[in-house]
Amino acid sequence: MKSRGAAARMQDTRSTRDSILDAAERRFAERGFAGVSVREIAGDVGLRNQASLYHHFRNKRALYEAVLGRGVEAIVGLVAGRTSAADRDGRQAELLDEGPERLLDYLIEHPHLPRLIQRAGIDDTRYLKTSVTQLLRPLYTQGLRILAARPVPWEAAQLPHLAAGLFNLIFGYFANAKLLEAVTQADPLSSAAVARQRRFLKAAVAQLLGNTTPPRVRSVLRTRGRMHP
Amino acid sequence: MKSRGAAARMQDTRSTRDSILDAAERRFAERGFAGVSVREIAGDVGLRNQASLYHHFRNKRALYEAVLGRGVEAIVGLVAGRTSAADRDGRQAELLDEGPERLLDYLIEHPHLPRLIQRAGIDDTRYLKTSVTQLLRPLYTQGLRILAARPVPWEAAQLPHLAAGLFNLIFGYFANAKLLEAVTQADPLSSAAVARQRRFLKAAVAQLLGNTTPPRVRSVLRTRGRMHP
Amino acid sequence: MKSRGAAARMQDTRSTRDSILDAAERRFAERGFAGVSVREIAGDVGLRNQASLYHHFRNKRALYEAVLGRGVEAIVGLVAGRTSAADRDGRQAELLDEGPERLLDYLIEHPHLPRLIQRAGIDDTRYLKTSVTQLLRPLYTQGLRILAARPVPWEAAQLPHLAAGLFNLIFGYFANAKLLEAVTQADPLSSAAVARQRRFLKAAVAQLLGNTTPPRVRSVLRTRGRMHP
Amino acid sequence: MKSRGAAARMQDTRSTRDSILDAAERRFAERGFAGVSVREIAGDVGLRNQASLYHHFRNKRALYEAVLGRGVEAIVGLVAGRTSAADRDGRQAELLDEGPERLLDYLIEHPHLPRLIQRAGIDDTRYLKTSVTQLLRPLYTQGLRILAARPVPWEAAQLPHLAAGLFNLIFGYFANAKLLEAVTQADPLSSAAVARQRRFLKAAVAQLLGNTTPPRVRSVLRTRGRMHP
DNA sequence: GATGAATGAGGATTCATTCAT
DNA sequence: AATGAATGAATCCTCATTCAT
Repeated sequence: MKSRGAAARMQDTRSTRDSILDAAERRFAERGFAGVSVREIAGDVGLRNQASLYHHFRNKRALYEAVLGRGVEAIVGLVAGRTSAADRDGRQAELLDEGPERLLDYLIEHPHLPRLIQRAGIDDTRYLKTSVTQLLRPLYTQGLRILAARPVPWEAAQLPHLAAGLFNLIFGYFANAKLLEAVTQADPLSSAAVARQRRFLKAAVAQLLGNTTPPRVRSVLRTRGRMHP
Repeated sequence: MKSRGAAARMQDTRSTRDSILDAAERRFAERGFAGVSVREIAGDVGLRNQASLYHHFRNKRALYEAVLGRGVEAIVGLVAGRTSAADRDGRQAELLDEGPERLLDYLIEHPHLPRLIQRAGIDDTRYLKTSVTQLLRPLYTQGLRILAARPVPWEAAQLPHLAAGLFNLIFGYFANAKLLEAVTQADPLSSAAVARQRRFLKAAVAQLLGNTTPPRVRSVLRTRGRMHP
Repeated sequence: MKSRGAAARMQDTRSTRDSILDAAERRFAERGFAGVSVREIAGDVGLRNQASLYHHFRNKRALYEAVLGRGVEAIVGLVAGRTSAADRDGRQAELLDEGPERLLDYLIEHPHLPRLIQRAGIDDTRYLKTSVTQLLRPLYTQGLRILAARPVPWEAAQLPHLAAGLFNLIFGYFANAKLLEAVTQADPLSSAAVARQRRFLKAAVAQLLGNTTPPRVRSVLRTRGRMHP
Repeated sequence: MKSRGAAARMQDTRSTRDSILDAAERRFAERGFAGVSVREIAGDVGLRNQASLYHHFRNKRALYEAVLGRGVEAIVGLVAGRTSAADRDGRQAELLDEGPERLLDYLIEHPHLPRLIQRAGIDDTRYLKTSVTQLLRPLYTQGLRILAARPVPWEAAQLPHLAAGLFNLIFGYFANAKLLEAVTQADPLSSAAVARQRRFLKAAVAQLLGNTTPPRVRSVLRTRGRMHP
């Protein structure tokens, strides 16, 4: 009687808490931290009262951080988990080919995430900065590590720029999807469009990483560059 | 009474109006439309009373649109004005080489702009959408036209993706500068970093456009691509 | 199941109930009825949930009244119980000498009480008034009876004023202890200070009651006074 | 046109601000800081909206402090101003006779003040403490100085206790007026009652200060007392 | 052109309380 | 006897905006 109840309660609790997280993720992605009211989120979940939400999250801010944390961790897991766990056998080559693929799969299924993260990156509220930074740093670190571990046609000093560029290339498409839609009059998240974007990204990333092109590109860049500060 | 000081007043007026625009640009870039209060902007400008601001702009939204308009038009001018006006002599080749250069120059001098625009693209307030779209569409149209007018190693159906990618690559760096700074512990807007980014962008754009790299890259891409949906 | 641990449970219950009363006494004394939240009291006691408190008291008001009742009854017992029970043998003389002494002993040990009562006297919430009055009336009645029963150098009509004065003199010191501390930079509840206050009070009360001074004072007052309303 | 308008505005402003202060004084005296809502005060003044109040006071707390400051300063002025300004000619003797008289006059006209101050003294919100202390300290200092400057039948170490006692005696009556009323079923602020209290206080203070009563009382006290700590 | 005052609507958060477990 | 969840009402305060001066 007790165990069952406890399970059921935990079940319920979890689902309410998660519903809140889901609703908040969508809302925060759409209109940002300041643009969303707690009342609205509570309403989305079916809570008749904002107060109920405070039973699960101490703050609007705490809720925001939970949302962001959940989202970023999933992505970090996708990128990082792979490197450390699965790839000790040196299959690093395909990593960067598969990585974006899987990442895309995930982003497509969680369309709010890129916007949420993009927003977090843009926002400059001292208030939000700390948590955002802490969450996103691993993502960057991991990305940089992967790049550093493989031969790319860029100088070391430019790897951060490359990492940022790849991030922008990959996340930007989804983050700006709404804008793209308004401007192109077509749905950038249609399966056709997504397929196109997938191929575009694959090719673009390949070019930037120089992994399809033999030494030539690299040498060209080297000839050109004394890109150090 | 009217003749005397009319110039001075207009002078004053103009400068007040512009001060407001400047302050608003910074604030809106930092924290978005919903995250900024009219009081705050008025305070930045030295107006002791929010009411004064309403003498210059009908309401908060009008101010936002003015800010966005001013910013976007400058950029559209940079990209589009050039093509139509100065370059009828067929110097299109250097256009795409110079374009980003000049754009970068401008963005560096107006660091809030990319964030402001990025935000505008992300935001999903039905309320703001109309104006944003109208402002940004020319930017996209112009960009697409330029791409379409020159031989790039991509299929026509992928040009929108390419355009979006270039946009993200260029604007993303500045839009996410604060995040980048927090995550890398280095200032992405230092002259050294900017110089690196400039070279990185140049090379990256060149690769994506296939124009600087000798036949090899292009052929590789061609071999690979049947990128149609 | 019921027999076993019934005592222990009752033990527990009692102690929980009393813990609540103790915590509430302190809190209500510090910040008043309106300034204290049920959550806070529950927290003090170690109850993780405010709801638990409602198992012991019907509501916040009932808790407040219980606290006040417990405190006032103790004091009433000190003042009144003595008169009715122990002193039928006419030892009234020492009563007023001993009374304050014992009262002081008690107040020193229950430092929150004077503040609590002072507050109750000051408060004007219609809501709280009834209970407060009912509790404090016996205290007043008893005090007045004692005064009336012995020869004091005041007219009958002024006995209420005298009673109030004595009350203020005695309770005021402890009620305002925190303020006194802040203002004098010294602890009014240190044993030295308390000892001084004890002597001060003894002398002051003696003067006001004229019990050390023979007829003279009284005649002086009489000469002076037509103090009747 | 400008001067008149400015005057009128200042007039209006002042009166609104003062109305708020008056209403707040009454409410805070009745139910304390925590027991009064900003809405209520705004309502009392005729402001249809709480927001208007925030135009005049930054905070509920700022309002509270303003109220308390105004009240305490008036009293400090009554007690202190007298000593420094008018009485250099050594009429200190009558000072302590007149002082209470005038103080009483004032307190009777401002019946909320004693309660307000009493409350401030009792309250233990760390939050409120600072301001309260700063305001009340001069009152205490001044009182103590006056006592120290004249011969009283108490040891130096007991002067603080005497000062506190006088304070409690004088302020307590008014502070506890409501309670007294409830308990005695008579109005302690009726002119008759006030007159009685005035005489009672005069006599009581005289006794405690030992100034009106001929040698006898004082000598008695001397005989009795070794009141040192 | 700028300001002080006012205001309705809404912001996040806390309140006391109830109910099922 | 204690807890987690929920809730309506109220809290203080900020919002954008208007109006008279």
